[in-house]
Amino acid sequence: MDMLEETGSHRGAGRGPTLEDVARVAGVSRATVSRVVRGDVQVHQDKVDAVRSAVRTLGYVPNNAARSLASKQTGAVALIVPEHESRVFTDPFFVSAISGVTAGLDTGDKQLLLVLTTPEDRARTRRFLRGGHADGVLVVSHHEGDLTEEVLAEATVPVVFIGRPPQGYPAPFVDLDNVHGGRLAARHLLQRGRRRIALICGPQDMPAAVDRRLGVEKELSEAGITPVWRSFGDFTLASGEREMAALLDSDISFDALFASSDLMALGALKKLEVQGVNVPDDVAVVGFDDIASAADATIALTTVVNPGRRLAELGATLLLDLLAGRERDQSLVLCPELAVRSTT
Amino acid sequence: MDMLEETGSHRGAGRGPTLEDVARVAGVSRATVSRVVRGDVQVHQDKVDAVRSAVRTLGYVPNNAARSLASKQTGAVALIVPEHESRVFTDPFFVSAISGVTAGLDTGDKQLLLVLTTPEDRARTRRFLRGGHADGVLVVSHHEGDLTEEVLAEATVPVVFIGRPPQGYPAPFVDLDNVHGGRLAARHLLQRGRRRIALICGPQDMPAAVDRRLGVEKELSEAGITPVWRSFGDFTLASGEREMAALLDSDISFDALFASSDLMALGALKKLEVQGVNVPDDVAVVGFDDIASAADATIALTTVVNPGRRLAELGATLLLDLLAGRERDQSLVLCPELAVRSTT
DNA sequence: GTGAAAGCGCTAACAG
DNA sequence: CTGTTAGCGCTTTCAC
Repeated sequence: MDMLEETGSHRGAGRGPTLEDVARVAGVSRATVSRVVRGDVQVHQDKVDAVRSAVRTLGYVPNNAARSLASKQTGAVALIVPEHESRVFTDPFFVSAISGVTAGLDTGDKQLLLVLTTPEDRARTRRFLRGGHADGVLVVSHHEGDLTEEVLAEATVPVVFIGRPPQGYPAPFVDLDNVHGGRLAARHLLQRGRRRIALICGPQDMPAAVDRRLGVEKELSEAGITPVWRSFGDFTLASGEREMAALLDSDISFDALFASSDLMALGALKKLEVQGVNVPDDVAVVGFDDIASAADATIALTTVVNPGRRLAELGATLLLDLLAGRERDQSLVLCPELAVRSTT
Repeated sequence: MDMLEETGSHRGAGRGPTLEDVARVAGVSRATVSRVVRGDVQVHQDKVDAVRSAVRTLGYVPNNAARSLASKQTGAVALIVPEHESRVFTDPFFVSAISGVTAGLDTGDKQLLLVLTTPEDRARTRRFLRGGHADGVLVVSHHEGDLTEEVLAEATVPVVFIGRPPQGYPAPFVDLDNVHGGRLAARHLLQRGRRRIALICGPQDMPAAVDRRLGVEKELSEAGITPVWRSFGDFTLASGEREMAALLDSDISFDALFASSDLMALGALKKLEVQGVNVPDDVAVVGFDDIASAADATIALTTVVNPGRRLAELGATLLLDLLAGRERDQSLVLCPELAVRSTT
């Protein structure tokens, strides 16, 4: 706890005129001022004007704490990201997600609270969920065990997942059909005549990574094919590079690679280039996500399009609807498409 | 999938046991519970234990709103970034800044509020400053006019700038000596025997960009040299590419480039490569910031090191000290160094 | 429509 | 050291 000794002119939040002051100046009751300020309709125009004018001359600003204490609402929704900040700001997916949420929130008048917690720091997340800091919560990039069922059960506000939570979690979500995405990638590789296919998968404690792998493997096995290699990265560029190095070292012969994220695909591509492997002639590469640099002319990565921004926006809308008590379909799943470019 | 029906079970923040409940169960007064919860030292161990146990069995969590209403403190500090989100998450400098602030805040127990406002949206920023949402404010990437003197004067909490604010603003700040940084870059280029030097500067409504330009120009002019070209980007990769294209188009002969940010340097480098210009033989390039990819082996950009993370951390510490009423030197300015790599 | 009154849950003097 | 006593500023029934 910080011992805050009030520094002269800076007296924390407790500044300025209060509702009471406005009421006095406007010659009405506090209740009326409150109604006007919040936009309650049931007020005579005269009084509305009086209040508005008083608010202006006094420079009145509502006190948030008082407001939420009385109303039991915070006016904010939180985006919880159980991920190290180095990754959050490094992976374009999060950028899309944050920007999508921002967009989705535009509708309502909720403030966005960005909560970065490391996957390890579950206590903090848990405390947050129970602390009543927000009226609703969005969770993105969920790892197995980050938010267990019991933690969720404790939550005092609605929680919406961006990206499906692990098995049977009692929470609504928006997601991409990652299994189908995996299938699309595999099918494309097969159509290109590739048969010796290597897989660099994502972290298997994340549903999206599992689903992508499952999709690819199913599609391949239905064609009677088994991947010649399978390893696991953590969705980062570095891990893609590392796993490709390992694959190259292994001397296993392969003519195609499916990487579970564009970043890993890019890392792998980098390694391949250094080794003088020709893409797509020697090795075809398919990524997943369609981050901005994937479309870059000098890269032109074939990839499964993950509309992260859209997804996040839908998630935010879902949450807002839930908060407003609006009826609507709960979870929803988008169908991915393949962007064919020059690495295949 | 459970139908998270209505708002019924989710009554916002106002759930659960209160201080009062804990007091009753523990058999003490509310004040005592409050003391224990906040870690006030003046309490008998017996009671402390009783309270702790009651807290646990009840699952008590303090109500934030009530707490800040009573204490006039929010327990949060805000990082205001008057920048479009697309840039925030795209420019490594912000990543460093955010991560630095996070680190600096670790000391106190303040929550970080990330406030992204577009430079245009000053009303929002202003409202925020007056709304008492945070106990203190950090501002990074300030543009001329974002926070005018009068807006600042209205602020009800201490404000610390990361990066010096424009002329004579009445606020403490932490900054890098950008003028000196500019000088270092110019001096280095001169030492390398370059004389036909081109400049791609940053946005001149940002003090850092102005200072860098001033530093370079001063150093050059003291050597009796005038830049052969001078244009302005917005610190982004795209703008570096664009300005280099313009320079190349102009047919002006140059043997060196100083770019006011690494991102712009990288953009320029890209363009130079496409045009088959040899770096550093034909053209030497110096950037500014030392972002991670600058040190990358395939790039190895010579650049002025901008310890953004450190700076932000110091800024956060400064703010914390201010809030705690701790005496300390106000603003501080770090001295930059040059990282010589292979583009010069 | 509008005002009066009763808290929301907590902190912070102030006695004791 | 601990309990009592006042509010913090606002929303929200509930009568009028």
